[in-house]
Amino acid sequence: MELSQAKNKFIQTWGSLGTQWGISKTMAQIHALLIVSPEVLSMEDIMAELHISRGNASMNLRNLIDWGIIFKEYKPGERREYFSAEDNIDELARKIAKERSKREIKPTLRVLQEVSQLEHSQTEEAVHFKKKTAELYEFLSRADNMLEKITDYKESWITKTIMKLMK
Amino acid sequence: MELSQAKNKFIQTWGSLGTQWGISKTMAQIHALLIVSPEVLSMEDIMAELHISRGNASMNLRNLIDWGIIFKEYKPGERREYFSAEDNIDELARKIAKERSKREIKPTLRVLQEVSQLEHSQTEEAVHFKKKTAELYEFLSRADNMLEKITDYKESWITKTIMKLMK
DNA sequence: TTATACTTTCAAAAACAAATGAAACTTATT
DNA sequence: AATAAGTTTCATTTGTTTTTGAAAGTATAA
Repeated sequence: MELSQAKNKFIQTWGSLGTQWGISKTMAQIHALLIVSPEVLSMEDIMAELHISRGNASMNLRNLIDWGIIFKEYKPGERREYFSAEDNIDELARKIAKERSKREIKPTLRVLQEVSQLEHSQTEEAVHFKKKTAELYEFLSRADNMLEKITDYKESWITKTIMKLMK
Repeated sequence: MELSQAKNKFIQTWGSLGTQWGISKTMAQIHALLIVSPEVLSMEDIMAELHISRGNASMNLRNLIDWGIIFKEYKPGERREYFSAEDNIDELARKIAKERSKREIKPTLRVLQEVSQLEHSQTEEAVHFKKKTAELYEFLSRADNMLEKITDYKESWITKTIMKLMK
């Protein structure tokens, strides 16, 4: 296999992984492309490599920047904007985890909290409802917490200790 | 808030969480409904509660069964099938994690493994490509491993130890 | 201030994913 | 073996999300 094939395969795979996890294909593909690109790329470069339109490139680049996982760069004396990916993978994971927690987990936790508060529940159904939603709340908030700890202190002794325990 | 409202809110929220994580809305909603239902439900019940068609219900029920997170039950003397949800939440998480690993992470790992094997890489681009894909492989396989350990041995001393460390 | 190089926006189109519903199928009952 | 009760399938429709592309917007340089 040669580089261009391998590169393409990686980009496609990353795109479909993205899709399966609720991230648009193009967004994941642009990210993949920037990860394996040793040089910063312009919007034109990205459009050409992935065969996508200007608008599509622009929107997804902005989205990736909002997620904090790619960056705009300026070359001295040039008008054009260039883009590069976060190149520390632990840091990448940390940002993704943080963002998904903020956008998806936290709001769900608020709802679980709220609905599990249900008052005057006499019926069996209501009792069961409270119990289950409270359990989900407990579980999800613990998982969220754990993820936060793991990703926040990637280099701390706690993570190293865990890693050792898990060997 | 009364039960029916709370229930509805929970089902909607769970549905949209599903969507954001790449699971179809109806599939997540059926699951939510079964979780908070103290009694087993028939397909008719589910169709009525969620206002969905027979086909939709049938397909998503099968899907949930394939994931191993809901079960078919038979009432003695009745032809009709009933459904119930896995009611241990740790077990639920374990099954979801295992399934997503099998369907999405493992195949991605295989590709990363393969493309990072790229030979005769002289150019800077090829060297960089190998390095990055190898890093991603390392990271993803470690994360996958960790998740497996955590979910597999929910009750083991290792998990308890980690939990204590994380307090 | 005008031309130029580049980026962003957004309405419309295309692509994709999910849902419907009727027909086919299965299994049990008379 | 015919009827009934229930379930599954799948071609078609509906709905949602993504993408396009042209127009509007911005910033720089001449």
